[in-house]
Amino acid sequence: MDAFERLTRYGIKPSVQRMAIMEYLMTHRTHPTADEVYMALCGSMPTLSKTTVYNTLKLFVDQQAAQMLTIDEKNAHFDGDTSLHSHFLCRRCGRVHDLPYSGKKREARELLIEGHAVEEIHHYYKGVCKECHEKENQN
Amino acid sequence: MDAFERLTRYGIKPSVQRMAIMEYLMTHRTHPTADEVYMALCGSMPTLSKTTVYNTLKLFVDQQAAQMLTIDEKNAHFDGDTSLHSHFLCRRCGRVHDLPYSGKKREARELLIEGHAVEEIHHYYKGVCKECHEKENQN
DNA sequence: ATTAAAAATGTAATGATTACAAATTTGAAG
DNA sequence: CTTCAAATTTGTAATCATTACATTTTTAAT
Repeated sequence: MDAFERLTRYGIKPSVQRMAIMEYLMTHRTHPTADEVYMALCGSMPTLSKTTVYNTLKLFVDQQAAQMLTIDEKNAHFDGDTSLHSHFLCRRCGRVHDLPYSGKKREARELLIEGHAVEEIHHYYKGVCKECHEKENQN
Repeated sequence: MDAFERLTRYGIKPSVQRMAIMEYLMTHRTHPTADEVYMALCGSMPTLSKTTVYNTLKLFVDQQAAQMLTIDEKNAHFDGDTSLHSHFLCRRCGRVHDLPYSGKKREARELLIEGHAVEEIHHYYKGVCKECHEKENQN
């Protein structure tokens, strides 16, 4: 599925900017920040505005075509993969890695937990990632 | 256990401000923001500085006497309860509620998940809380 | 009482995000 | 092909949580 199809499928009218941003999210599974998306695209789209990136990412999240991760207190990260999975934030390199969802599968389908209507599930883990750990212990 | 004992137990030298902030966290299980802590205390401690609140909360987190929740993209929330439990953020009222931890108990003791060294586990749920839901459907 | 270290304070800076108004683009209707 | 209104994009200025930093105050040992 390409970016165009993805947008229309989520009820988002495609535009050059929206296509580029969705395309970036689909091909870069790095959980970029809004700024990173902007920096990556402004070279090939010189007129792109940072406001547009923020607006567009917000639109994607509202339409559930992407999710916003609040794992990092510094800034929001965005994930084009909306399937149920977990995330790991490395304190050293700052990258966010995917992890399989390890909660009860039952819970993921529940609408109510202790009477509260659950609309989003975020499982975050923080520490030192494999790569950084190996790098530190190799000398 | 009182605030004084709690601080010393976590290797934090007690001071009037630290005691007051820890005392507040221990008696208010509302997951307050730094600003809420400041607002609650500045009445009885007129000289209290907001910087001190930020510094102190950061100290508590560093010493693991409290945890910082990144569940809300607007601002950080703080929890004096460092036991393993989950959190629910209500989109309507903005409050953060406690939920029991529902992940695998095994996972909570693991140091490594897929090779990454896990130091913190955060399970966040977002939606509409019981109280807000009832309020909306009662008319 | 002295004094150096630790802690607290106030102000100014930082930086991500948002508000807003102006400019541009789009797409339908004539 | 025009026209025009709505939707989208853009740039600038504001907002606001958090942090940096220099100064003042407190602490605790000598």
